[in-house]
Amino acid sequence: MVDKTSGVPMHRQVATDLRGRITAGEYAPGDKLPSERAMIETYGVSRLTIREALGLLRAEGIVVTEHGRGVFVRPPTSIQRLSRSRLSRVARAEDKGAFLADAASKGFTPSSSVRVWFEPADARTSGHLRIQSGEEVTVRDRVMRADGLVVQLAISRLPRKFTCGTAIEQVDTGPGGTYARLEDAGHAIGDFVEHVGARMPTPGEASTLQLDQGIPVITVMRVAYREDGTPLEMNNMVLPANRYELSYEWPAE
Amino acid sequence: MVDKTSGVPMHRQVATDLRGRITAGEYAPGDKLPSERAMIETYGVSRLTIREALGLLRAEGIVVTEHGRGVFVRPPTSIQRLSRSRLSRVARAEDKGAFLADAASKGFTPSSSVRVWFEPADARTSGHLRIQSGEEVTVRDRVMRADGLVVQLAISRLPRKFTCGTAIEQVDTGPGGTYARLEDAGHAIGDFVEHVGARMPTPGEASTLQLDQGIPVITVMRVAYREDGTPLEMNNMVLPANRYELSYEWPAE
DNA sequence: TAGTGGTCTAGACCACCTG
DNA sequence: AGGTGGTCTAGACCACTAC
Repeated sequence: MVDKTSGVPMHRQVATDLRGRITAGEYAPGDKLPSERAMIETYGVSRLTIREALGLLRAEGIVVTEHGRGVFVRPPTSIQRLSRSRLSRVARAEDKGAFLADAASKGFTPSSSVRVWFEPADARTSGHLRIQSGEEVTVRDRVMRADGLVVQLAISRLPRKFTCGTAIEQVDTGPGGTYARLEDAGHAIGDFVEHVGARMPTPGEASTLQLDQGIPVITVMRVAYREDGTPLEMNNMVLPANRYELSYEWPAE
Repeated sequence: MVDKTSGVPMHRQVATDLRGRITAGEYAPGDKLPSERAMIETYGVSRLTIREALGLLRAEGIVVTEHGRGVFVRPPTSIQRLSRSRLSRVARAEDKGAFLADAASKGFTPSSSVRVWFEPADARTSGHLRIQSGEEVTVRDRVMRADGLVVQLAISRLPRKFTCGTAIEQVDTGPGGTYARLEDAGHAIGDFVEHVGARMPTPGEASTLQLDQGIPVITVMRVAYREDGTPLEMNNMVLPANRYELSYEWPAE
Protein backbone atom coordinates (compact mmCIF):
# COMPACT_ATOMS: atom_id res chain seq x y z
CA MET A 1 0.00 0.00 0.00
CA VAL A 2 1.12 3.53 -0.70
CA ASP A 3 0.97 6.65 1.42
CA LYS A 4 -1.31 9.12 -0.36
CA THR A 5 -0.36 11.99 1.92
CA SER A 6 3.42 11.81 1.96
CA GLY A 7 3.89 14.24 -0.90
CA VAL A 8 5.86 11.65 -2.80
CA PRO A 9 3.96 10.78 -6.00
CA MET A 10 2.31 7.40 -5.65
CA HIS A 11 3.82 6.02 -8.82
CA ARG A 12 7.27 6.78 -7.44
CA GLN A 13 6.42 4.96 -4.24
CA VAL A 14 5.31 1.95 -6.24
CA ALA A 15 8.47 2.09 -8.39
CA THR A 16 10.68 2.35 -5.31
CA ASP A 17 8.96 -0.60 -3.70
CA LEU A 18 9.27 -2.77 -6.79
CA ARG A 19 12.88 -1.72 -7.35
CA GLY A 20 13.67 -2.67 -3.78
CA ARG A 21 12.08 -6.09 -4.13
CA ILE A 22 14.00 -6.69 -7.34
CA THR A 23 17.37 -5.67 -5.96
CA ALA A 24 16.65 -7.64 -2.80
CA GLY A 25 16.19 -10.71 -4.94
CA GLU A 26 12.50 -11.20 -4.21
CA TYR A 27 12.06 -11.09 -7.96
CA ALA A 28 15.06 -12.64 -9.68
CA PRO A 29 16.27 -11.91 -13.22
CA GLY A 30 13.78 -13.39 -15.67
CA ASP A 31 11.00 -13.59 -13.08
CA LYS A 32 7.53 -12.35 -13.89
CA LEU A 33 6.20 -9.51 -11.78
CA PRO A 34 2.56 -9.55 -10.63
CA SER A 35 0.14 -8.37 -13.31
CA GLU A 36 -0.82 -4.71 -13.46
CA ARG A 37 -4.34 -5.54 -12.38
CA ALA A 38 -3.01 -7.48 -9.40
CA MET A 39 -0.86 -4.51 -8.40
CA ILE A 40 -3.94 -2.29 -8.49
CA GLU A 41 -5.21 -4.34 -5.54
CA THR A 42 -1.83 -4.62 -3.84
CA TYR A 43 -1.06 -0.92 -3.85
CA GLY A 44 -4.60 0.46 -3.91
CA VAL A 45 -4.03 2.79 -6.87
CA SER A 46 -5.35 3.06 -10.39
CA ARG A 47 -3.92 1.20 -13.33
CA LEU A 48 -2.33 4.31 -14.85
CA THR A 49 -0.39 4.86 -11.65
CA ILE A 50 0.90 1.30 -11.82
CA ARG A 51 1.82 1.77 -15.46
CA GLU A 52 3.67 5.00 -14.68
CA ALA A 53 5.68 3.16 -12.04
CA LEU A 54 6.53 0.39 -14.49
CA GLY A 55 7.45 3.05 -17.05
CA LEU A 56 10.08 4.39 -14.66
CA LEU A 57 11.56 0.94 -14.15
CA ARG A 58 11.53 0.34 -17.91
CA ALA A 59 13.32 3.61 -18.51
CA GLU A 60 15.94 2.51 -16.00
CA GLY A 61 16.33 -0.67 -17.96
CA ILE A 62 15.58 -3.01 -15.05
CA VAL A 63 12.31 -4.52 -16.32
CA VAL A 64 10.93 -5.36 -19.75
CA THR A 65 7.28 -5.70 -20.68
CA GLU A 66 6.00 -8.33 -23.09
CA HIS A 67 2.58 -7.81 -24.59
CA GLY A 68 0.17 -10.52 -23.53
CA ARG A 69 2.73 -12.22 -21.28
CA GLY A 70 3.66 -9.95 -18.44
CA VAL A 71 6.37 -7.77 -16.95
CA PHE A 72 9.74 -9.40 -16.36
CA VAL A 73 12.93 -8.56 -14.51
CA ARG A 74 15.46 -7.95 -17.25
CA PRO A 75 18.01 -10.74 -17.30
CA PRO A 76 21.64 -9.64 -17.50
CA THR A 77 22.94 -9.57 -21.06
CA SER A 78 26.36 -10.87 -21.88
CA ILE A 79 28.75 -8.10 -22.69
CA GLN A 80 31.06 -8.17 -25.67
CA ARG A 81 34.41 -6.56 -25.11
CA LEU A 82 35.90 -4.76 -28.07
CA SER A 83 39.55 -3.99 -27.55
CA ARG A 84 41.75 -1.85 -29.72
CA SER A 85 43.81 -4.90 -30.65
CA ARG A 86 40.97 -5.73 -33.03
CA LEU A 87 42.67 -3.31 -35.39
CA SER A 88 46.11 -4.86 -35.28
CA ARG A 89 47.91 -5.50 -38.53
CA VAL A 90 48.30 -9.14 -37.56
CA ALA A 91 44.55 -9.60 -37.23
CA ARG A 92 44.00 -7.90 -40.56
CA ALA A 93 46.43 -10.19 -42.31
CA GLU A 94 44.58 -13.27 -41.14
CA ASP A 95 41.00 -12.30 -41.45
CA LYS A 96 38.24 -10.59 -43.33
CA GLY A 97 37.91 -7.47 -41.27
CA ALA A 98 37.63 -6.11 -37.79
CA PHE A 99 34.08 -7.20 -37.04
CA LEU A 100 34.24 -10.65 -38.55
CA ALA A 101 37.56 -11.28 -36.84
CA ASP A 102 36.15 -10.26 -33.53
CA ALA A 103 32.93 -12.22 -33.71
CA ALA A 104 34.57 -15.37 -34.98
CA SER A 105 37.06 -15.37 -32.12
CA LYS A 106 34.13 -15.38 -29.71
CA GLY A 107 32.15 -18.28 -31.11
CA PHE A 108 29.47 -16.25 -32.86
CA THR A 109 28.30 -16.78 -36.38
CA PRO A 110 28.82 -13.34 -37.85
CA SER A 111 27.14 -11.93 -40.92
CA SER A 112 26.84 -8.46 -42.36
CA SER A 113 24.96 -6.58 -45.03
CA VAL A 114 26.82 -3.89 -46.91
CA ARG A 115 25.65 -1.10 -49.16
CA VAL A 116 28.16 1.00 -51.04
CA TRP A 117 27.60 4.32 -52.78
CA PHE A 118 29.30 7.59 -53.59
CA GLU A 119 28.30 11.08 -52.60
CA PRO A 120 29.73 14.56 -52.21
CA ALA A 121 31.23 15.26 -48.80
CA ASP A 122 29.08 17.30 -46.44
CA ALA A 123 30.56 19.85 -44.06
CA ARG A 124 31.17 17.42 -41.22
CA THR A 125 32.73 14.77 -43.43
CA SER A 126 34.99 17.19 -45.26
CA GLY A 127 36.14 18.62 -41.96
CA HIS A 128 37.20 15.31 -40.49
CA LEU A 129 38.69 13.97 -43.72
CA ARG A 130 40.32 17.34 -44.49
CA ILE A 131 39.02 17.48 -48.04
CA GLN A 132 37.02 20.05 -50.00
CA SER A 133 33.34 20.17 -49.21
CA GLY A 134 31.61 18.46 -52.11
CA GLU A 135 34.57 16.25 -53.01
CA GLU A 136 33.42 12.72 -53.79
CA VAL A 137 33.54 10.19 -50.96
CA THR A 138 32.99 6.44 -50.95
CA VAL A 139 30.37 5.41 -48.40
CA ARG A 140 30.16 1.92 -46.96
CA ASP A 141 27.05 1.36 -44.84
CA ARG A 142 27.14 -1.87 -42.90
CA VAL A 143 24.77 -3.75 -40.62
CA MET A 144 26.56 -6.42 -38.60
CA ARG A 145 24.84 -9.43 -37.07
CA ALA A 146 25.91 -12.14 -34.66
CA ASP A 147 23.83 -15.28 -34.81
CA GLY A 148 21.25 -13.32 -36.81
CA LEU A 149 20.86 -10.55 -34.22
CA VAL A 150 21.84 -7.05 -35.29
CA VAL A 151 24.64 -5.97 -33.00
CA GLN A 152 26.34 -3.07 -34.72
CA LEU A 153 25.79 -0.35 -37.31
CA ALA A 154 28.74 1.25 -39.06
CA ILE A 155 29.02 3.78 -41.81
CA SER A 156 32.43 4.55 -43.27
CA ARG A 157 33.38 7.43 -45.53
CA LEU A 158 36.64 7.62 -47.44
CA PRO A 159 37.82 10.17 -50.00
CA ARG A 160 37.17 8.45 -53.31
CA LYS A 161 40.61 9.37 -54.57
CA PHE A 162 41.99 6.74 -52.15
CA THR A 163 39.53 3.98 -53.07
CA CYS A 164 39.45 4.26 -56.88
CA GLY A 165 40.18 0.92 -58.45
CA THR A 166 40.24 -0.95 -55.12
CA ALA A 167 37.86 -3.53 -53.69
CA ILE A 168 36.79 -0.90 -51.14
CA GLU A 169 34.29 0.20 -53.78
CA GLN A 170 32.92 -3.34 -53.94
CA VAL A 171 30.58 -4.96 -51.44
CA ASP A 172 33.21 -7.58 -50.64
CA THR A 173 36.48 -5.91 -49.77
CA GLY A 174 38.35 -9.22 -49.60
CA PRO A 175 40.67 -10.60 -46.92
CA GLY A 176 41.65 -8.09 -44.27
CA GLY A 177 38.90 -5.64 -45.19
CA THR A 178 39.10 -1.96 -45.98
CA TYR A 179 42.31 -1.28 -44.09
CA ALA A 180 44.15 -4.07 -45.88
CA ARG A 181 43.05 -2.65 -49.26
CA LEU A 182 44.20 0.81 -48.24
CA GLU A 183 47.62 -0.58 -47.36
CA ASP A 184 47.72 -2.51 -50.65
CA ALA A 185 47.17 0.79 -52.41
CA GLY A 186 50.15 2.31 -50.65
CA HIS A 187 48.27 4.06 -47.86
CA ALA A 188 49.80 2.58 -44.73
CA ILE A 189 47.76 3.35 -41.61
CA GLY A 190 49.64 5.44 -39.10
CA ASP A 191 47.20 6.20 -36.29
CA PHE A 192 43.65 5.64 -35.16
CA VAL A 193 41.59 8.13 -33.17
CA GLU A 194 38.28 7.16 -31.60
CA HIS A 195 35.73 9.54 -30.10
CA VAL A 196 33.32 7.70 -27.82
CA GLY A 197 29.94 8.98 -26.65
CA ALA A 198 26.51 7.67 -25.71
CA ARG A 199 22.93 8.75 -26.32
CA MET A 200 19.42 7.35 -26.62
CA PRO A 201 18.76 5.68 -29.96
CA THR A 202 16.67 7.26 -32.69
CA PRO A 203 13.44 5.36 -33.41
CA GLY A 204 15.08 3.91 -36.52
CA GLU A 205 18.11 2.67 -34.60
CA ALA A 206 15.91 1.24 -31.86
CA SER A 207 14.00 -0.89 -34.34
CA THR A 208 17.03 -1.94 -36.40
CA LEU A 209 18.99 -2.91 -33.31
CA GLN A 210 15.87 -4.38 -31.65
CA LEU A 211 16.60 -2.25 -28.60
CA ASP A 212 14.27 -2.34 -25.63
CA GLN A 213 13.27 0.85 -23.93
CA GLY A 214 15.86 2.14 -21.55
CA ILE A 215 18.87 0.95 -23.49
CA PRO A 216 21.23 3.64 -24.80
CA VAL A 217 23.63 3.30 -27.69
CA ILE A 218 27.36 3.83 -27.64
CA THR A 219 28.59 5.94 -30.53
CA VAL A 220 32.12 5.67 -31.82
CA MET A 221 33.62 7.90 -34.45
CA ARG A 222 36.91 6.47 -35.61
CA VAL A 223 39.28 8.28 -37.92
CA ALA A 224 42.15 6.37 -39.49
CA TYR A 225 45.19 8.42 -40.47
CA ARG A 226 47.93 7.63 -42.95
CA GLU A 227 51.47 7.65 -41.65
CA ASP A 228 51.88 11.21 -42.89
CA GLY A 229 48.80 12.32 -40.95
CA THR A 230 46.36 12.43 -43.85
CA PRO A 231 42.88 11.23 -42.82
CA LEU A 232 41.92 8.15 -44.79
CA GLU A 233 38.61 7.05 -43.28
CA MET A 234 35.90 8.28 -40.95
CA ASN A 235 33.85 5.44 -39.49
CA ASN A 236 30.71 6.16 -37.46
CA MET A 237 29.59 3.19 -35.38
CA VAL A 238 26.50 2.64 -33.26
CA LEU A 239 26.52 -0.15 -30.66
CA PRO A 240 23.79 -1.28 -28.26
CA ALA A 241 25.08 -0.33 -24.83
CA ASN A 242 23.71 -3.46 -23.19
CA ARG A 243 25.78 -5.70 -25.39
CA TYR A 244 29.08 -3.90 -25.72
CA GLU A 245 31.93 -2.58 -23.71
CA LEU A 246 34.95 -0.93 -25.31
CA SER A 247 38.45 -1.44 -23.97
CA TYR A 248 41.45 0.75 -24.53
CA GLU A 249 44.92 0.41 -23.15
CA TRP A 250 48.02 2.47 -23.46
CA PRO A 251 51.40 2.88 -21.81
CA ALA A 252 51.76 5.60 -19.19
CA GLU A 253 54.43 7.08 -21.52
CA MET B 1 -4.99 15.69 -36.74
CA VAL B 2 -4.29 12.01 -36.36
CA ASP B 3 -5.67 9.01 -38.21
CA LYS B 4 -7.58 6.90 -35.71
CA THR B 5 -7.96 3.97 -38.10
CA SER B 6 -4.41 3.54 -39.40
CA GLY B 7 -3.46 0.98 -36.78
CA VAL B 8 -0.54 3.16 -35.69
CA PRO B 9 -1.11 4.23 -32.09
CA MET B 10 -2.18 7.84 -31.96
CA HIS B 11 0.50 8.87 -29.50
CA ARG B 12 3.10 7.59 -31.95
CA GLN B 13 1.55 9.60 -34.72
CA VAL B 14 1.69 12.71 -32.56
CA ALA B 15 5.30 11.99 -31.59
CA THR B 16 6.29 11.45 -35.22
CA ASP B 17 4.64 14.69 -36.24
CA LEU B 18 6.32 16.71 -33.50
CA ARG B 19 9.68 15.05 -34.14
CA GLY B 20 9.37 15.95 -37.80
CA ARG B 21 8.58 19.57 -37.03
CA ILE B 22 11.53 19.77 -34.67
CA THR B 23 14.06 18.25 -37.06
CA ALA B 24 12.64 20.39 -39.85
CA GLY B 25 13.44 23.43 -37.77
CA GLU B 26 9.85 24.54 -37.27
CA TYR B 27 10.66 24.40 -33.57
CA ALA B 28 14.26 25.42 -32.99
CA PRO B 29 16.45 24.42 -30.03
CA GLY B 30 15.21 26.20 -26.93
CA ASP B 31 11.79 26.91 -28.47
CA LYS B 32 8.65 26.23 -26.50
CA LEU B 33 6.23 23.72 -27.98
CA PRO B 34 2.49 24.37 -27.84
CA SER B 35 0.95 23.54 -24.47
CA GLU B 36 -0.49 20.08 -23.90
CA ARG B 37 -3.99 21.52 -23.77
CA ALA B 38 -3.43 23.30 -27.07
CA MET B 39 -2.25 20.04 -28.64
CA ILE B 40 -5.45 18.35 -27.49
CA GLU B 41 -7.28 20.66 -29.89
CA THR B 42 -4.66 20.41 -32.64
CA TYR B 43 -4.55 16.64 -32.77
CA GLY B 44 -8.04 15.87 -31.51
CA VAL B 45 -6.91 13.41 -28.84
CA SER B 46 -7.01 13.27 -25.06
CA ARG B 47 -4.39 14.75 -22.82
CA LEU B 48 -2.93 11.39 -21.83
CA THR B 49 -2.29 10.62 -25.48
CA ILE B 50 -0.44 13.91 -25.85
CA ARG B 51 1.56 13.19 -22.72
CA GLU B 52 2.47 9.74 -23.97
CA ALA B 53 3.74 11.29 -27.19
CA LEU B 54 5.81 13.81 -25.24
CA GLY B 55 7.08 10.96 -23.06
CA LEU B 56 8.51 9.28 -26.14
CA LEU B 57 10.29 12.46 -27.22
CA ARG B 58 11.60 12.97 -23.68
CA ALA B 59 12.94 9.42 -23.61
CA GLU B 60 14.71 10.16 -26.88
CA GLY B 61 16.24 13.18 -25.25
CA ILE B 62 14.98 15.69 -27.81
CA VAL B 63 12.60 17.68 -25.58
CA VAL B 64 12.60 18.63 -21.91
CA THR B 65 9.58 19.53 -19.83
CA GLU B 66 9.63 22.26 -17.22
CA HIS B 67 6.90 22.28 -14.63
CA GLY B 68 4.75 25.36 -14.89
CA ARG B 69 6.65 26.67 -17.92
CA GLY B 70 6.17 24.35 -20.86
CA VAL B 71 7.84 21.81 -23.10
CA PHE B 72 11.01 22.89 -24.84
CA VAL B 73 13.23 21.60 -27.62
CA ARG B 74 16.40 20.53 -25.88
CA PRO B 75 19.24 22.89 -26.76
CA PRO B 76 22.49 21.22 -27.73
CA THR B 77 24.87 20.93 -24.81
CA SER B 78 28.51 21.68 -25.22
CA ILE B 79 30.56 18.54 -25.20
CA GLN B 80 33.73 18.16 -23.18
CA ARG B 81 36.37 16.04 -24.79
CA LEU B 82 38.45 13.92 -22.46
CA SER B 83 41.53 12.59 -24.16
CA ARG B 84 43.98 10.08 -22.81
CA SER B 85 46.67 12.75 -22.70
CA ARG B 86 44.95 13.91 -19.52
CA LEU B 87 46.93 11.17 -17.85
CA SER B 88 50.32 12.17 -19.16
CA ARG B 89 53.23 12.41 -16.77
CA VAL B 90 53.82 15.95 -17.92
CA ALA B 91 50.33 17.01 -16.92
CA ARG B 92 50.74 15.33 -13.54
CA ALA B 93 53.96 17.14 -12.85
CA GLU B 94 52.33 20.51 -13.36
CA ASP B 95 48.98 20.09 -11.83
CA LYS B 96 46.79 18.79 -9.06
CA GLY B 97 45.27 15.83 -10.86
CA ALA B 98 43.57 14.65 -13.98
CA PHE B 99 40.23 16.34 -13.49
CA LEU B 100 41.48 19.66 -12.23
CA ALA B 101 44.06 19.78 -15.00
CA ASP B 102 41.44 19.11 -17.59
CA ALA B 103 38.85 21.57 -16.35
CA ALA B 104 41.32 24.36 -15.82
CA SER B 105 42.64 24.06 -19.35
CA LYS B 106 39.11 24.65 -20.61
CA GLY B 107 38.24 27.75 -18.67
CA PHE B 108 36.04 26.14 -16.05
CA THR B 109 36.25 26.74 -12.36
CA PRO B 110 36.65 23.23 -11.06
CA SER B 111 35.92 22.01 -7.58
CA SER B 112 35.54 18.61 -6.02
CA SER B 113 34.44 16.96 -2.82
CA VAL B 114 36.37 13.95 -1.62
CA ARG B 115 35.58 11.31 0.93
CA VAL B 116 38.22 8.78 1.91
CA TRP B 117 37.74 5.54 3.79
CA PHE B 118 39.07 2.01 4.08
CA GLU B 119 37.23 -1.24 3.57
CA PRO B 120 37.85 -4.89 2.80
CA ALA B 121 37.95 -5.72 -0.91
CA ASP B 122 34.81 -7.29 -2.33
CA ALA B 123 34.94 -9.98 -5.00
CA ARG B 124 34.94 -7.59 -7.94
CA THR B 125 37.59 -5.31 -6.46
CA SER B 126 39.90 -8.11 -5.47
CA GLY B 127 39.58 -9.60 -8.93
CA HIS B 128 40.62 -6.45 -10.73
CA LEU B 129 43.32 -5.49 -8.26
CA ARG B 130 44.51 -9.10 -8.02
CA ILE B 131 44.51 -9.16 -4.22
CA GLN B 132 42.92 -11.43 -1.65
CA SER B 133 39.22 -10.92 -1.13
CA GLY B 134 38.90 -9.04 2.14
CA GLU B 135 42.31 -7.37 1.93
CA GLU B 136 42.09 -3.74 2.95
CA VAL B 137 41.67 -1.16 0.22
CA THR B 138 41.77 2.61 0.29
CA VAL B 139 38.63 4.14 -1.23
CA ARG B 140 38.51 7.67 -2.60
CA ASP B 141 35.00 8.80 -3.53
CA ARG B 142 34.96 12.04 -5.47
CA VAL B 143 32.28 14.33 -6.84
CA MET B 144 33.67 16.74 -9.40
CA ARG B 145 32.08 20.03 -10.35
CA ALA B 146 32.67 22.60 -13.06
CA ASP B 147 31.32 26.03 -12.27
CA GLY B 148 29.30 24.45 -9.47
CA LEU B 149 27.59 21.88 -11.70
CA VAL B 150 28.29 18.22 -10.93
CA VAL B 151 29.93 16.79 -14.01
CA GLN B 152 31.60 13.60 -12.90
CA LEU B 153 31.54 10.93 -10.21
CA ALA B 154 34.60 8.83 -9.54
CA ILE B 155 35.41 6.20 -6.98
CA SER B 156 38.93 4.84 -6.76
CA ARG B 157 40.10 1.77 -4.90
CA LEU B 158 43.74 0.97 -4.21
CA PRO B 159 45.31 -1.82 -2.16
CA ARG B 160 46.11 -0.12 1.12
CA LYS B 161 49.57 -1.61 1.15
CA PHE B 162 50.46 0.82 -1.65
CA THR B 163 48.95 3.91 -0.01
CA CYS B 164 50.15 3.53 3.59
CA GLY B 165 51.89 6.66 4.73
CA THR B 166 51.12 8.60 1.54
CA ALA B 167 48.84 11.58 0.93
CA ILE B 168 46.56 9.24 -1.01
CA GLU B 169 44.96 8.48 2.34
CA GLN B 170 44.34 12.20 2.85
CA VAL B 171 41.59 14.25 1.30
CA ASP B 172 44.16 16.43 -0.44
CA THR B 173 46.63 14.28 -2.33
CA GLY B 174 48.81 17.25 -3.23
CA PRO B 175 50.28 18.32 -6.57
CA GLY B 176 49.87 15.74 -9.32
CA GLY B 177 47.25 13.76 -7.46
CA THR B 178 47.09 10.07 -6.70
CA TYR B 179 49.29 8.95 -9.56
CA ALA B 180 52.07 11.35 -8.58
CA ARG B 181 52.00 10.01 -4.99
CA LEU B 182 52.14 6.44 -6.25
CA GLU B 183 55.22 7.29 -8.27
CA ASP B 184 56.76 9.08 -5.27
CA ALA B 185 56.31 5.83 -3.35
CA GLY B 186 58.21 3.93 -5.99
CA HIS B 187 55.24 2.60 -7.91
CA ALA B 188 55.83 3.91 -11.42
CA ILE B 189 52.76 3.58 -13.61
CA GLY B 190 53.27 1.28 -16.56
CA ASP B 191 49.95 1.02 -18.35
CA PHE B 192 46.37 2.19 -18.20
CA VAL B 193 43.37 0.15 -19.29
CA GLU B 194 39.93 1.69 -19.66
CA HIS B 195 36.67 -0.20 -20.14
CA VAL B 196 33.95 2.07 -21.49
CA GLY B 197 30.22 1.38 -21.41
CA ALA B 198 26.93 3.24 -21.13
CA ARG B 199 23.64 2.74 -19.32
CA MET B 200 20.74 4.68 -17.89
CA PRO B 201 21.51 6.33 -14.56
CA THR B 202 20.24 5.02 -11.26
CA PRO B 203 17.80 7.39 -9.53
CA GLY B 204 20.63 8.45 -7.22
CA GLU B 205 22.98 9.26 -10.07
CA ALA B 206 20.25 11.11 -11.94
CA SER B 207 19.68 13.45 -9.02
CA THR B 208 23.35 13.92 -8.13
CA LEU B 209 24.30 14.67 -11.72
CA GLN B 210 21.10 16.68 -12.26
CA LEU B 211 20.41 14.58 -15.33
CA ASP B 212 17.30 15.19 -17.37
CA GLN B 213 15.20 12.30 -18.52
CA GLY B 214 16.53 10.55 -21.58
CA ILE B 215 20.21 11.19 -20.83
CA PRO B 216 22.39 8.10 -20.31
CA VAL B 217 25.65 7.97 -18.42
CA ILE B 218 29.02 6.85 -19.73
CA THR B 219 30.79 4.48 -17.39
CA VAL B 220 34.55 4.15 -17.38
CA MET B 221 36.46 1.61 -15.37
CA ARG B 222 40.14 2.47 -15.43
CA VAL B 223 42.82 0.22 -14.05
CA ALA B 224 46.34 1.59 -13.60
CA TYR B 225 49.14 -0.97 -13.67
CA ARG B 226 52.65 -0.73 -12.29
CA GLU B 227 55.49 -1.27 -14.75
CA ASP B 228 55.70 -4.90 -13.63
CA GLY B 229 52.00 -5.44 -14.36
CA THR B 230 50.72 -5.23 -10.78
CA PRO B 231 47.33 -3.46 -10.61
CA LEU B 232 47.63 -0.31 -8.50
CA GLU B 233 44.25 1.36 -8.82
CA MET B 234 40.74 0.67 -10.04
CA ASN B 235 38.80 3.86 -10.79
CA ASN B 236 35.08 3.72 -11.60
CA MET B 237 33.82 6.88 -13.23
CA VAL B 238 30.33 7.99 -14.18
CA LEU B 239 29.90 10.80 -16.70
CA PRO B 240 26.74 12.45 -18.07
CA ALA B 241 26.63 11.40 -21.71
CA ASN B 242 25.31 14.74 -22.87
CA ARG B 243 28.35 16.58 -21.57
CA TYR B 244 31.22 14.24 -22.32
CA GLU B 245 32.96 12.55 -25.16
CA LEU B 246 36.03 10.39 -24.65
CA SER B 247 38.89 10.38 -27.12
CA TYR B 248 41.51 7.72 -27.57
CA GLU B 249 44.28 7.51 -30.07
CA TRP B 250 46.92 4.92 -30.78
CA PRO B 251 49.41 4.00 -33.48
CA ALA B 252 48.38 1.35 -36.01
CA GLU B 253 51.39 -0.64 -34.77
C1' DT C 1 -11.43 -18.47 -23.41
C1' DA C 2 -9.15 -16.01 -20.05
C1' DG C 3 -5.45 -13.23 -18.75
C1' DT C 4 -1.96 -10.09 -20.03
C1' DG C 5 -0.14 -5.58 -21.50
C1' DG C 6 -1.31 -1.49 -24.98
C1' DT C 7 -4.14 2.33 -25.98
C1' DC C 8 -7.50 5.85 -25.12
C1' DT C 9 -11.18 8.94 -23.01
C1' DA C 10 -13.13 12.61 -19.83
C1' DG C 11 -12.58 14.69 -16.02
C1' DA C 12 -10.40 16.27 -11.73
C1' DC C 13 -7.10 18.42 -8.57
C1' DC C 14 -2.35 19.84 -7.42
C1' DA C 15 2.27 22.27 -7.88
C1' DC C 16 4.86 25.51 -10.20
C1' DC C 17 5.91 29.70 -12.86
C1' DT C 18 4.93 34.13 -14.84
C1' DG C 19 2.26 38.16 -15.34
C1' DA D 1 -4.85 35.09 -11.37
C1' DG D 2 -4.19 32.30 -15.10
C1' DG D 3 -1.56 29.09 -17.64
C1' DT D 4 1.59 25.28 -17.49
C1' DG D 5 2.99 20.57 -16.58
C1' DG D 6 2.36 16.65 -12.79
C1' DT D 7 -0.58 13.34 -10.81
C1' DC D 8 -4.57 10.44 -10.38
C1' DT D 9 -9.21 8.12 -11.07
C1' DA D 10 -12.72 4.93 -13.31
C1' DG D 11 -13.79 2.85 -17.03
C1' DA D 12 -13.47 1.06 -21.76
C1' DC D 13 -11.83 -1.55 -25.77
C1' DC D 14 -7.99 -3.69 -28.40
C1' DA D 15 -3.98 -6.93 -29.38
C1' DC D 16 -1.28 -10.53 -28.02
C1' DT D 17 -0.25 -15.01 -25.55
C1' DA D 18 -1.35 -19.00 -23.37
C1' DC D 19 -4.08 -23.01 -22.41
